[in-house]
Amino acid sequence: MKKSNKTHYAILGMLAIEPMSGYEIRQTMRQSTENFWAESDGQLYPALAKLNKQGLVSYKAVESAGNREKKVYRITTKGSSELKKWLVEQAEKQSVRSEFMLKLFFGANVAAEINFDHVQAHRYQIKSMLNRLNETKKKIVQENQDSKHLPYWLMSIDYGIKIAQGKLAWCDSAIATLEKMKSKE
Amino acid sequence: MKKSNKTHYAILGMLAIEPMSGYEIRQTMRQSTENFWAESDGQLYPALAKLNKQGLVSYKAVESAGNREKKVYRITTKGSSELKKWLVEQAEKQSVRSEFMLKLFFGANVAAEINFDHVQAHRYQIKSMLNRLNETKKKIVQENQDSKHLPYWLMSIDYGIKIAQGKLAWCDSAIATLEKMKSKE
DNA sequence: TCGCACATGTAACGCGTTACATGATTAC
DNA sequence: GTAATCATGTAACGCGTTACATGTGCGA
Repeated sequence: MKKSNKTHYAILGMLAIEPMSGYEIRQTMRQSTENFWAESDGQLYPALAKLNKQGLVSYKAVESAGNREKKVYRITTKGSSELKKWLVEQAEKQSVRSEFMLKLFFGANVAAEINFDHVQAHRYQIKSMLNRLNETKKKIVQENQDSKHLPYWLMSIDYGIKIAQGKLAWCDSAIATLEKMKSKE
Repeated sequence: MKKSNKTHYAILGMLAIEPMSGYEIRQTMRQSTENFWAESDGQLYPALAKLNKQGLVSYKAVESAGNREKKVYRITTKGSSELKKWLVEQAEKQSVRSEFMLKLFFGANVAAEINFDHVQAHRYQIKSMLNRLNETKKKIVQENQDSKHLPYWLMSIDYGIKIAQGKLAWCDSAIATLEKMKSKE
């Protein structure tokens, strides 16, 4: 397993929570890690097959709704130790790309109003993300009272909340600045 | 030009500031957009050649240190209108990936101390980034007093600062939480 | 003399998304 | 009847990084 490919670790981590099918892994990710980690079908299924071949996960085919086949994967001892090995290593920082910021950086090429509108739209997106995060937080506290995962899941949600709050504060001051620039044009 | 490929717009935006060579574009990016936008050699030079073929930029070969050839690119009228067309469109939000967060989400699989160390290392990184941003801010205020770009450049730096501050605040509370968990293990 | 800064470019590889293929059941 | 959900998987394509190739001049 190549160290650079984090998809495999994301999957192992999910299966360390509980055995799941590929489909369920994606559902779970959408409700939990979505804000800092997402995988697409085209990554997930081949990765599961590869992990199986390497003996890091195993599966049992079960029948599902409409006698469709469903493969419930389970992490193996070998997979678990591989996961832990990765968890103790320092994370590489990866570069982030924000098209929104890039446009603002070049903002002087167009009217202030254009940029004003962009920031307002951005603020709206952040705001709804913040609402979603607060909802999720309530839910996971209720549903995972005695789980060993709870403190870590809370921390990762709080991370998103703190960043969103910082962004919101920035939006407000940027909107004020652009408002003034607009009236001077 | 395909809309999905933002590299081309990043280059056009840079050349709208002033004519530059490929090498200078990278230098400039490293000092300015690095935190939200970076390009590598393997992207930059082919993109410049393509933009030239499409008539969005033009260049003049000049001699440089050690009679090495240097191509100074300039944005054309056509390129400028293409840039503006992109600037008025709403930015697509792109998914972010944070290996650090992914590890923390799965943190329950290892000792609290491991996660504690990760957060501390993370805090250190954020802190030094924040220092760098504050330095840069001072510098660009001094060097671009009368530039039409200044307000936008300030806004994009402040964005980075606000996020970094949010992250720092999170680090402090996470460190406190993990400290308690450590002592209970 | 060794390595760094300047300077442009190509090739190889892997990552990641999107669309496609298949198909049953359930809800509107 | 039409769309969504469950469910797995493949193929094609483009994005992005890394390493390589080439070469000069300058400073430690």
